[in-house]
Amino acid sequence: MSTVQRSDRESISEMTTERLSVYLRCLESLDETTISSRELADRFHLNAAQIRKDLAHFGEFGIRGVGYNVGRLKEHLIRTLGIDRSRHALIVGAGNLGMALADYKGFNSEGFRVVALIDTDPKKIGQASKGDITIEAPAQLGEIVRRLHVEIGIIAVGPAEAQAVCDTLVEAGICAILNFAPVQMRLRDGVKIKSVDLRINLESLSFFLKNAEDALCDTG
Amino acid sequence: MSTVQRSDRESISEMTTERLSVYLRCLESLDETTISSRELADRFHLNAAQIRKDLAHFGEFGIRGVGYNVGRLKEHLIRTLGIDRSRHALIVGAGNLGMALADYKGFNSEGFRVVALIDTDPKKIGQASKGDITIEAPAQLGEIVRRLHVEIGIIAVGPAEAQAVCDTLVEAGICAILNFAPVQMRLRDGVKIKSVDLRINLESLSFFLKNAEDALCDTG
DNA sequence: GCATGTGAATGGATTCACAGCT
DNA sequence: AGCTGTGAATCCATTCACATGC
Repeated sequence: MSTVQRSDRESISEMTTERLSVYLRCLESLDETTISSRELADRFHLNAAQIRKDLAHFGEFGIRGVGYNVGRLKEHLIRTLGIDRSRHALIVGAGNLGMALADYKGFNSEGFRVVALIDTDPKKIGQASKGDITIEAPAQLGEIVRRLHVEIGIIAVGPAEAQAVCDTLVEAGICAILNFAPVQMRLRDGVKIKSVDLRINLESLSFFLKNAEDALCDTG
Repeated sequence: MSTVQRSDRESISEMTTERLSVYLRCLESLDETTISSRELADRFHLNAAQIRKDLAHFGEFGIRGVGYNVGRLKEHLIRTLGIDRSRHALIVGAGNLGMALADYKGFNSEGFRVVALIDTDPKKIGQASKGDITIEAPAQLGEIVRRLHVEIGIIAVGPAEAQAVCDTLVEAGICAILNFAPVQMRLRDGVKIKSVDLRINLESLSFFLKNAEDALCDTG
């Protein structure tokens, strides 16, 4: 076989994985049939050597002296990332954020689909999002996961409930979780949690602003 | 002076900065007046040596043989992160995501406040979010930034418009940007961009799921 | 005695630079 | 000639381990 998964799967780092996703996106916006690592890097503010190294983890996909075949590489990345088939997600927490995510286009394309919304609030249960996903009670969670083949759990509840929701999701057999609650999650092996922490991001920006101010004061 | 900013400000890495934010959050949920790096690490799944090293960048804040004074350390982190005063943010894009963010509690506490919403859609202009922030036209952007002292720009538009919005924000004098659009932003120096990329996060989870499946097949 | 602060050691990730192929 | 794939070199981050101070 030519496209062997050569290195141990475990050895691919998170950083590399995330860049594969970036590369795929970049390739999708290209018209040409072939591109070199250098040109890809130049156009999208990436690093050519890193592109080559990242891709080389999974086999030899380029042609020396020429570059990469765009279509073939896209196909390959799609398979590698496991998005060659649709994956179902469920959102817990039908507040502002949960509802927005349920209807967010990025979530409902490219092989991902939000198939259910869960909330504890009895007033919300039975209502539906704009995209017509009905809000269900937490008691339904396990059954929904099984019936609709949910693979990804999205936590969009407040910090107080987040850990409990996480535990419930894992209990129900979910082992890939996207967490929006600003908490330090307890991690379990066999379960992957990616956290999107707006507070950390904002505070990081604030730190940058503060240092810019201070630098200005010092020199001024 | 005792609490000198000892190392060059530029030398603090992004990773360290983000952890400062985590430490602050952890400290906020504590009752005791004193805590050791070890105990902080144990409780919140962190690393004790790393906590000490991160904190040591900014001076000597602990007491040997005792640990850190929680209140004092919180104060210090708040000042270091520059959130000892309120910072104003403006959101561009009043779609599902933008509106949800405008009303998101995490954005409107702890020293951050969304003070304006911008959208190109004439039908939306003049309307207000639940939290009562009026949607304004893009033409107003520069004036709003100046009048309301906006320091942070939040990009919640689609991928096609994101780079243009980013350029406009920088033009208006914003140098801290939180980007939600799934694009590779062109970066300029003096401007800090943090991107929250849901697609990358989802694809990363998918990659994990796919490998878990494959591993199962191999051994099964 | 106990926990900080910190050099030294380790471990990863990025970048360089070139051999090898088209 | 040109570009990939990759060992070697470099850079950065984390962890160890202990001297220092309470």
